Amino acid sequence: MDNISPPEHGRAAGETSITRVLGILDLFTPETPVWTVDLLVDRLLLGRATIYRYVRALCDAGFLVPVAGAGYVLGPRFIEFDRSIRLADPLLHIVPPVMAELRDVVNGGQLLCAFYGLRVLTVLQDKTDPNITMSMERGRPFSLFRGSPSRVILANLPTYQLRNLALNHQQDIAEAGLGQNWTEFRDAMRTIRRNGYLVASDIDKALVGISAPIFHAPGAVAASLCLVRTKQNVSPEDATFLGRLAVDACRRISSELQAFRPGDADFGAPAFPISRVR
Amino acid sequence: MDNISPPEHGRAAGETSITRVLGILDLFTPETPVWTVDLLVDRLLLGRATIYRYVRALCDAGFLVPVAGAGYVLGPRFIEFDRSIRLADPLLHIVPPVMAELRDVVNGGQLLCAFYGLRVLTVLQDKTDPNITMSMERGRPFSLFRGSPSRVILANLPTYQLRNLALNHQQDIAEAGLGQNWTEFRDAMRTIRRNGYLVASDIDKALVGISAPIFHAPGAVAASLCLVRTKQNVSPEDATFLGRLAVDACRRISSELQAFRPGDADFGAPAFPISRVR
DNA sequence: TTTCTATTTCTCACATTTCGGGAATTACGC
DNA sequence: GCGTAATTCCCGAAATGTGAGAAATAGAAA
Repeated sequence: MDNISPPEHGRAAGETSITRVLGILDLFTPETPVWTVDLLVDRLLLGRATIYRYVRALCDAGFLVPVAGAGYVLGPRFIEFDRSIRLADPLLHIVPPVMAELRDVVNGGQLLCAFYGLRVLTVLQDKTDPNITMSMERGRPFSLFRGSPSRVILANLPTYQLRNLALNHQQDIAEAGLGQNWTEFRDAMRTIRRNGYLVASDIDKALVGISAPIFHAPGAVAASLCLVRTKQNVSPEDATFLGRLAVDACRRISSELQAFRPGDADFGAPAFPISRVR
Repeated sequence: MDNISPPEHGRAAGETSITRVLGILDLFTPETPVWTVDLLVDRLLLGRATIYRYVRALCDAGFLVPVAGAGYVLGPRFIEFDRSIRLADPLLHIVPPVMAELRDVVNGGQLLCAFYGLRVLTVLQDKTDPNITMSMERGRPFSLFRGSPSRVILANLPTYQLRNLALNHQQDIAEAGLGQNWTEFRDAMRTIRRNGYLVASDIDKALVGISAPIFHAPGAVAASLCLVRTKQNVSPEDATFLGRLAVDACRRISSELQAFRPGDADFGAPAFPISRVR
């Protein structure tokens, strides 16, 4: 998955020093949370002084922290920024009471997933059924093309964005079974959109997700609410029922969301209208 | 608090393009979560093309996201990195059950605060008393010199780190009432250390925090547990009782923490031994 | 405290990259 | 599909990043 070894020396195309510094952070994963300068030198094929400069900049910014034994780990700024995002996100004010209300009826789990360009992220979860593995906590990313929360967002994107996606991600779309060409894709999306909600089981095969879209403005998706149950607990009637439940909840959430932001788009207003894909 | 306007042109001392790019992120606060390129140009006094380059790099890395109306907001990578940190943090595996156990006895609130160099961060909270304003959720930073969770960590830092701090942060230490010079400071710290826990009320005057240190290795503080109650609910006897409770809980947490990591410091092991201050 | 080693920063010469104005292009929303 | 932004591209000038090695710290033990 990773490249075995980066290019000999010099820079890859489009690579700038900023790119490289930010790229360092990608190395810090749950599997390899600690990196020393020596490891970074070996990995990135850069001079030791340069690596020290980079690491220092990241430390000064709080994105890395030195630990005992000449190692570095991800720093506190990420935790702080996550909080900052949480504080500015109106969805996190609006949705929890709705989830609490649905909890007993759903009797499984619930996810709130936000749309972030090509990615969809779990942003909030609520669980009752202990059999449901919720490896789906805040911060878990999904492809825009996989899973019912993602797809129901995808289906509700504006047409020109769907067109862009069809052009730039034909491969992904085909692999996800969403159509071999623009017409098929568009029709598939329209079907989902018209149905109002989407039932799917393509991420965890043992679970069924029933998702409906949340809009921050008419025609502009911001997120989706996904009701989750184990497969054996969902009859076709249940699916329909939960679908309607989700759609209704999302309608309420959407209208609160739109009331939350004053009509004029002055900055300083909540920052959720994410609707650009590249 | 902010500088009214940055230096005319050119670069401030020690400022590098990397510093500046990372600095852009600092502008995205809960108060001003949306920035346009124009606003950034005005604020940073850089060419429009340059700002676009910077913003693009940050977007490509997922640290910013474009929103409708030519604005940018903090991106999904922060949420993902926070998750990554949570997954790698053994404290978040060990502490929740302990907090649950203490919940009814404490009958107030609990904070787990982690040591990050000059900063201390709330990393986990647990609340029962609805009268306690818990603006203290995950991600909230504290000064190393204020609040009982911070101070109890401070007091348990190795001597040479205390010395460094006394040299470089004399001002802060004096202002926090921790001593006018090295001797006073050292003695104050020793007193706290010997007592084992710390009772204080210097952040929220209506609350009392009772904190004890958590060690990832003998003599190496990693974090602190803080038991919180409203001031009127804490008699001197209560304080002593809660102090002992905290110390005992932290002893258990510390020993689990040390068992969690195998003796050898191979990398790939959990990444918590944060013990360097600058 | 003092000492000793490993880690980190500093110095400096060289050249590669960045910067910014303006033109060209692309994207969004009707 | 079109028109108005928003964004990227292009280019010369010049400043900044780079890396080897020296110097300075910081960390851990006596």
